[in-house]
Amino acid sequence: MTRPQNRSSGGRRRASHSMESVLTEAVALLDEAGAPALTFRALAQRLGGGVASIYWYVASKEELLDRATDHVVGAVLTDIEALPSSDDPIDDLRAMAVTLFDAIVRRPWLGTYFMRNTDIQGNALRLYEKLGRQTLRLDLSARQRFHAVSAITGVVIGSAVDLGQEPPEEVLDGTVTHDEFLSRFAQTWRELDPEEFPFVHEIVDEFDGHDDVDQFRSALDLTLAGLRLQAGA
Amino acid sequence: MTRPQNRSSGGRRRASHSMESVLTEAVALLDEAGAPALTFRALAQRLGGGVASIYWYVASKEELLDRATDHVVGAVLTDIEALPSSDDPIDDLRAMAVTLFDAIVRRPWLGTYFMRNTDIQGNALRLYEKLGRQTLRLDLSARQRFHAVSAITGVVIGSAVDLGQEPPEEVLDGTVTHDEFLSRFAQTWRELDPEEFPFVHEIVDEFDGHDDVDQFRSALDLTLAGLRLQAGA
DNA sequence: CGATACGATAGAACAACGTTCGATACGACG
DNA sequence: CGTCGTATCGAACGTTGTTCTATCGTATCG
Repeated sequence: MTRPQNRSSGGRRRASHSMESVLTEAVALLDEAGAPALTFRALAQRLGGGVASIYWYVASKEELLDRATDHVVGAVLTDIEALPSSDDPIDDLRAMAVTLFDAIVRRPWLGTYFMRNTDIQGNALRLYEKLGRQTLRLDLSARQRFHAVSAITGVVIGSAVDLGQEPPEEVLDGTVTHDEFLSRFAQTWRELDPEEFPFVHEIVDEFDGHDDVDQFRSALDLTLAGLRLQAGA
Repeated sequence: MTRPQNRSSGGRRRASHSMESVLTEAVALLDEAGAPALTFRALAQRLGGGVASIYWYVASKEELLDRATDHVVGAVLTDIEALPSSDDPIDDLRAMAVTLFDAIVRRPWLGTYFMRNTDIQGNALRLYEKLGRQTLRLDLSARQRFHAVSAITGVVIGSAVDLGQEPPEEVLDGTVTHDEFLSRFAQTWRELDPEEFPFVHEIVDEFDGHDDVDQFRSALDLTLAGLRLQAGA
């Protein structure tokens, strides 16, 4: 019932894994073709072993997802810890949040699974702590600090779930680029009744070809501006 | 290939559905036991018909989810349209967002599926328009308006995905209440090293027994404060 | 009024998935 | 050499979304 550790080499016929290799290959599958590509059978084939072997390392798919997520969150955490510290905690918060969001942009599947089951995902908790420590530098109550970090992670996740959605296959096939798909979408909006949808018409040009990172940064800046106001700085 | 309509009554042996009844029962299943409870077989049994019959109304489970979601978003939209209008567009935005979030609190599964596939989900688009129209009353650029509405929906969704997660069965069984589960969670946090996790210790009492609606309102208020600042009002 | 076309239903089968079971190999230790 | 716990694997199970094919009911028409 104890946990396994690396072995230098495996036999000829039987495969020999390790927690590390399982997680690495799981992440590779997620990176290559998104969440639906991560199946126990695909993972077993990649590891050159049997399906049931994976169950010695994880008890369920949920745990596999949690561990894989925490695995890459660990790397994000390293990036965040390498960030230079400024004299403005809110600027530091912004830099951390942007770093986190960038990682999700590179790995869209992260958005869906990030920050579930904080008991297993130890790195998510460390990340939470890392964000929160900046709020300790601000003149806020404990409750305000708690809500501030919740708000920031909320903005990140809220912007990230948009990215997490599987593209509707015609863009995954490569027959249509992501921008073209957005433009088509914008076109259907343009054909709406301008009387009934004045706002949609007002912003359709902004939507067409918009950048997800810009969108996120704007949302984040609104929250951080509110926070700065609250901190009286 | 045309779409069906209600029929006054069905035969004795063969069941007779309607788009309305399919969506209503689908929502009922989602309400009663969450997303995993909505299966084609469970839905067919509830409708007193065969599994394949549902496919005459929807082409896939994804479309079923989209239509079911849009079905209830329609009701939310009605609530939002019934909201009194004030002379402060930001207050109106807040009221709308809170109304939307309340609906998600009552139906946690909404958080996960809300605002995907806006082409099918017509009511989501109308909701988007409804929010955006308030920004037309503010002194902002088109891009700022676009980002403002994205930020607000982002805050709603970011706070909502927390609720959308299936409770870990011991609370679903009723053996443990939601608050007890949170308190256990808080307890593990209290046992962390205070040197390594000063922030977690600072806010653990706020986390313990916290209210999701409070948390959301605080996040929303930060965003709206930032928006008010941006609008120079 | 019988034939026909189409709207609508349904059972059975299929492929894929997560998961479990039982058997079996490997290495360390007595 | 035998034994025990670690680690692996093929095969099977149950459930899921989906498709295939056949059928029923009803309105329409010659």
